[in-house]
Amino acid sequence: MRDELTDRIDRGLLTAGTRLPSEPALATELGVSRATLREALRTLEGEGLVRRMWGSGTYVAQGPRVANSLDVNFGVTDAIRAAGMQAGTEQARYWFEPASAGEAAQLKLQPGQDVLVVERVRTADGKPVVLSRDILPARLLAHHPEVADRMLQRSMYEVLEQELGVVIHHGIATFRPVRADITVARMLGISRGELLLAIWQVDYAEDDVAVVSSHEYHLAEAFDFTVLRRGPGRRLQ
Amino acid sequence: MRDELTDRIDRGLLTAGTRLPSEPALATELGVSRATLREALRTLEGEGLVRRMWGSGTYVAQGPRVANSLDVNFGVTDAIRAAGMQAGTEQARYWFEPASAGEAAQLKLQPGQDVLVVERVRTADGKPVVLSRDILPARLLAHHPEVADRMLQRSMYEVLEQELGVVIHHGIATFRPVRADITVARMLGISRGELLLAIWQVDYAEDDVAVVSSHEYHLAEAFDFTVLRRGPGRRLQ
DNA sequence: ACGGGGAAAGTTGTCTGACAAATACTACTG
DNA sequence: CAGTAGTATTTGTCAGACAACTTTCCCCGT
Repeated sequence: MRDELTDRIDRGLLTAGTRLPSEPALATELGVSRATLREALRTLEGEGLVRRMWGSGTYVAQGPRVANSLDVNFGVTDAIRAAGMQAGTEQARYWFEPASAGEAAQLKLQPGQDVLVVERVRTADGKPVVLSRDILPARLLAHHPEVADRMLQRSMYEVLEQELGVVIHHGIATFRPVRADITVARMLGISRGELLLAIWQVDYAEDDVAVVSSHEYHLAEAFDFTVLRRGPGRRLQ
Repeated sequence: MRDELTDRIDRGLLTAGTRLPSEPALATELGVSRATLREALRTLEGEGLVRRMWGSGTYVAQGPRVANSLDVNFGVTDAIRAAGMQAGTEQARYWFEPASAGEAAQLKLQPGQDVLVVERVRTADGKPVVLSRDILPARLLAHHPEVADRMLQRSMYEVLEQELGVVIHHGIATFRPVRADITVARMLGISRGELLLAIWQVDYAEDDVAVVSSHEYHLAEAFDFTVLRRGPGRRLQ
């Protein structure tokens, strides 16, 4: 039911500024009770899709529809495709190694426990744009060792969900500008000292268990990153 | 009522993983109906503060409590203070000028209409860390020309809200790594070519009217930026 | 003819009480 | 001791009603 609403908005059936039907009307139209509808509207409001005004009505927010937003946790592949380019992979390889102290802390492992490292150079229209290194506990694929191969080509999130049943719920990313060192520069085919954006991210499953720790180096010219920043106005939307 | 709940969580009365009282119990305790309580919980869930499980209960999320997150739209001053340093301002000045074509488009002005430009160098413990240039329509302070002076020292969001009654509801920020050009380098007291993070942001009032367009240049070493990325798991939290 | 005030209609916010669906716990049985 | 069925608990949904607020429109006075 909730999806029915978001669909209408996404499809442009409901354009920005449009007033939705009143709650009683919408509820009967969608075949749910008004209480249920209100909870759905509440979540939509939280996502910034609608805006509710007392005594007046509920309106489709003109608000920010940011493409390629860092708020939304999608992989590099999706970002490249969203920019209208062909996503590809080069120099993909993986190996197992004992977790370093830092990695162990991030993934809540004992230092020395094995982790799988997947290293890939992602290309947009054939040009290298991102170097990524994804690190996950080896125990995740203890009974499915062949899954690692599939991670080389397909989206990591996709493989995790479909093959291992692990759904990533959210991630926390930290980033800063860096210069390419010689190793990274060689892999991306650029010269040493070029501008990069380094993103270090930890992804968590629904139960707040850390699943993946990844390091990415993005060419500065390749993407613009966008973030929707809420506030500082009243927190209660 | 909603604030009562968030307060309890913030104060640590309810620590991560704690199970909240059942909905009927909580409703009577807080003196509201269950329907109202459920809507409040829905918003808390959207903010990631609680997690609800069918037939089991509602739990305080262990989830991400990110300090200094880009998700939350606070000013540079707050970011510096959050890092435990002393925030200051240098070389603050302002002037009026006709809007350029780009600025006019961002702020939905006619090209050539006057804008106020506020330029400041922000310091952390006395060291320059950010160069910011805030641009807003001159008409906003048509009847309060003296307000511009106050913007030089105090937080722009604060002045906008308290003196002009304009509440910023959200902003959209785009950023990329850049090298300092000679102008920026001089103002920040660094050498040309140093690493910076350029953030270009437009802030909107509650009615989606663009209010401020700002350009900021952050020293790469000064801050780490963090973002909470939702998904890619099921969108409905 | 025009402007202002007030009533009425419409909309969201809240409340009450109940039942359905899923989960957690317990006692019972093999 | 283990497995299972039943019971209690908890969240999800429903229906109908009233309160608070906004908008609209009509009527009245000027």
